Amino acid sequence: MPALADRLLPWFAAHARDLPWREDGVSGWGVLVSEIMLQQTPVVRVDPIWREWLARWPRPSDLAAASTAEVLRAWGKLGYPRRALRLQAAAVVIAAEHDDVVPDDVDTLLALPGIGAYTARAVAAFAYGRRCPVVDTNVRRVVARAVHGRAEAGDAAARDLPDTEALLPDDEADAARTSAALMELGACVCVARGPRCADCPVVDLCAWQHAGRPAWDGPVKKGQRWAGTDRQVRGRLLDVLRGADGPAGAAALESAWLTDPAQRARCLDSLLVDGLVEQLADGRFALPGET
DNA sequence: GAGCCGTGGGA
DNA sequence: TTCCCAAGGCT
Repeated sequence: MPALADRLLPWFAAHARDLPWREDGVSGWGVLVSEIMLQQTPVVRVDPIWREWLARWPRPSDLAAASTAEVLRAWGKLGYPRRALRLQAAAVVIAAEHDDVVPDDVDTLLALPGIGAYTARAVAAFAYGRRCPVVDTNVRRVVARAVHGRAEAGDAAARDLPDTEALLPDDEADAARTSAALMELGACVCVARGPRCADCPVVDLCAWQHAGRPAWDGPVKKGQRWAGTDRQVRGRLLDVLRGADGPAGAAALESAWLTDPAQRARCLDSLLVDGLVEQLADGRFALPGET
């Protein structure tokens, strides 16, 4: 539907946020780092960390040469620190097999660790101007409302990709900008709670508006618990090691989670398995590669 | 494919 | 306070 893109492109040109990874001259590497950091993580928290990373590791080979401990400390409290490990692993492959240049085609990107269906297409579109549908939670919500007249997107479905592809204009550069505009609309206007329809550039084309903004009648998404979960305990343990000058003894780690010693031990073991922590010969624990 | 994997801000 | 959720990926 070119009609939607015809509205979105001028709106995006006028209202797009000034994000550092959107500036002219940002490399494919810069875009890839931003996309990994932005997975399940708000823009405001990514912004300063992204700047630090690109200044410190301007090429994939620079990150590839860093120690895991450095990488995890630089990741800070962005969350989901396994993303940092996978990003470094991707950098190793890019440096060794792709001449230190982030690939520009979806299939090659998909083969890299930590890069899935969303990120591969986001990099192809935003870094290289490719015409490929970029489907994230924002785009799925926009399509659910504007195209299908539903309040929420529900579970990901096989038709998400063709549904989104149908919205892209033929011109490659315009299509890439449309993908960015769809995401921006979902992030800033067509938001999950309290959509600002009065500010929407496609409100008169929106199927959800035409249907009278019906409430969501699909399955209710089950919320993930947090308090007392292994995720919380892992986060506490890693936070201790990030904040320590060097290796930490058992006592320091025990203090991170006193509620349930068995759970603490299990979580520490899982961190070792994941490669987020290593144990030294003397029994102490540290971020991997810490000297 | 359902569940797991961090963190913090806003309603 | 509690709950929701924010540019997902992996198993």
